[in-house]
Amino acid sequence: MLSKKSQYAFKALTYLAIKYDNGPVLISEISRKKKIPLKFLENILLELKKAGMLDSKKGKGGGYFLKKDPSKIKVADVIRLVNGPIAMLPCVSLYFYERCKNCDEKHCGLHDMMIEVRDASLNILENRTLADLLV
Amino acid sequence: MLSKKSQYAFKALTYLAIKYDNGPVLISEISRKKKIPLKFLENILLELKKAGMLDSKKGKGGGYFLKKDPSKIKVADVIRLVNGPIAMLPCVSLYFYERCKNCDEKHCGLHDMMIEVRDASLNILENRTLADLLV
DNA sequence: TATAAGTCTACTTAATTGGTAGGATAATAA
DNA sequence: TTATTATCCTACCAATTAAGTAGACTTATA
Repeated sequence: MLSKKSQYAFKALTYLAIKYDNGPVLISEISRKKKIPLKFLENILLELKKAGMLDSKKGKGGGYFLKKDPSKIKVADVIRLVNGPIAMLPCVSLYFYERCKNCDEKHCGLHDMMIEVRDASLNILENRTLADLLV
Repeated sequence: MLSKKSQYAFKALTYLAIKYDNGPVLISEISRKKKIPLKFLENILLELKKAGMLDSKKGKGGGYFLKKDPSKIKVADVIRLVNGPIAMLPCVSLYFYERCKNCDEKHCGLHDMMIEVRDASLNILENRTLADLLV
């Protein structure tokens, strides 16, 4: 399951996507409108900024804004950034791979099936962007 | 990601699937062969038994065994039992549903996408059994 | 009645989750 | 140049979950 942090991140990002080209948006505005605890949201946005997904401006007229067009920000990347691996096992993860101990990946039915599950999920998550989340 | 407990559960269950019709298998044998901490494995097997997936016999000649044919035990059920929800959000979970606060499911792009992801995963996990994991 | 097994309750320890506190820094405007 | 506005940063905290351990209890068999 996605953490609350991830859900907050998606709420904030879609809010920023709607406000794209409207200039910087205050953390406090996002917090208020999307009902996200202010200080927690600060941390999340800062993290998204450090990862290069957002940019910010300080002082009066400042705030946060998307660094790229919403249609260029993939859902899969947001999840990996805030939540971690998308795969159900480390041994089938593309970005967080770890081999399993006491288990030969070449002869593991679970491994093979989890690759299928991963690909089925990625087929969706890699091809959707923030823009697709704005219904 | 699946917990280690879930991974242990799958290892134990596939081991029992191979030994199906061979009579009860000792916890200690499973622990030794699959490199699972003995006391932890005890807890896991007991839980699987209480859920009706396994049965056991005490005393000499005792041990654990699958209650049903491996081809009748769905992977999705194992995951739900040991790991919890398969969906990425509570609001799209079939067996662990919780509605989201401050968010209208009827007008939520994330919600809609996560239903697609859930169904893509379930399409695999609901149609595979322990028997399919024995390569 | 001894032995071999699973059963049960409770504990421990470490990591993760979901926050909060408060000052530092930078940009803008008076 | 100073006050104000807003993000940045470090650190902390409580609750929960994950992962595993201890030890006594019960039941079945020989």
